[in-house]
Amino acid sequence: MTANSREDILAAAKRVAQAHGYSGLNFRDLAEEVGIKAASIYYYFPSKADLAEAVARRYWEDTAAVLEGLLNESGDPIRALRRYPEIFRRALENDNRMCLHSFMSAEYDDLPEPVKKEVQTFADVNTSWLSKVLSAAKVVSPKQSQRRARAIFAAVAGAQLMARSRADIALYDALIDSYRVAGLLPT
Amino acid sequence: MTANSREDILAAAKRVAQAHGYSGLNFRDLAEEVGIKAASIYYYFPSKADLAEAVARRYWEDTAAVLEGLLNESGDPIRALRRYPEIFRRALENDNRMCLHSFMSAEYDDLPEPVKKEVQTFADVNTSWLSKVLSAAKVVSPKQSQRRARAIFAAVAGAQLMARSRADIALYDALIDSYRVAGLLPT
DNA sequence: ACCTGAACACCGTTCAAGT
DNA sequence: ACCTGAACACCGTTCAAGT
Repeated sequence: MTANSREDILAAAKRVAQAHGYSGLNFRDLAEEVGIKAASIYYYFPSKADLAEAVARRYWEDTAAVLEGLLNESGDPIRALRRYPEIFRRALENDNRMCLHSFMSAEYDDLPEPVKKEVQTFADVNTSWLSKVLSAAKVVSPKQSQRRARAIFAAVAGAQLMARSRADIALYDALIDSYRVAGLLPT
Repeated sequence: MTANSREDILAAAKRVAQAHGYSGLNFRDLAEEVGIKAASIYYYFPSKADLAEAVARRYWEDTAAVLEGLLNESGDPIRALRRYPEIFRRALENDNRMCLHSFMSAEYDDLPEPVKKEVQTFADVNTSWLSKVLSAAKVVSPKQSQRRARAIFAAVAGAQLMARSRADIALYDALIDSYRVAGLLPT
């Protein structure tokens, strides 16, 4: 057991933020979970804004790694594309949590500027990957891949949000399936 | 100018909740906007949960009226369907606000039970209307209309959320257009 | 380097009192 | 009927100070 407060704080903050958002992130509860005092968090992160920025950056970095892994292990782009919704499903499986990007998009007005920036990067990472894979799989023309990538990202996030509002993973699966039937996602 | 504190509170709370969510709703700021003191709000609403419940109920009631109006003035179902995304666009036009349902779906874990119930009714109102109109317009078979209705609702909400995260209405329009190109929405 | 006590600011809520 | 000042209990945030 290697104690590492900074990493522990980051991991706990990520979990909290995916369930309660930026506004629901609080240092006392966070500290208790990590086993230190609330004030100690300020040793690692000068402010709540800095913590949230670090969490949001780590979040897209982790997602970028997952996406690359998905593409590699799937072998071909179309199979990777089919499995993309699994990533958002996993958050719901994790006690009905949701994508940090989605939660923080709702909280846009109350987000410090640096946090907004990292949140946008998460969207960029996702849409760039989708665009690349859509193009490689020849699902749409290279010219259309960026637009379709954004549509898929937005729609999948919306499905996750709606499923969360009923704590119903089966609804998420049904929505993704409907996207496939309608032609938004490849079958 | 008919003074009506209860209605003023409800209207102000709706605006605040569409920008900052349930957690961002606070009685002191709300009271200031209405021109009364925080304690006075308790004369009309016994608790924050009661206020939020009333706001969420009023929200779906208003939306139900807008949807009926849209169907009536459009003349035929397919035209009404094409104009459905305008409703979510209007929130963005209103200082980058968003659908109360979407925001509160993100806040699911922190919502009092009666508020959750009203939030779900908003989704029901939307998907029922969409289902009815999709079926009438023969866009999909009656058997598929409920599933497609949910998919459209989730996707449009997702588009609004993503556009809000960049304060970019043009992105919203592009996403809706992509949904049409992909076949999720009728052209 | 790492952590904390204690103060500060704020929020939902209550209630006795005012008009 | 409608509104308010003042207070309460609580909690997130901050910083000067400890080891």
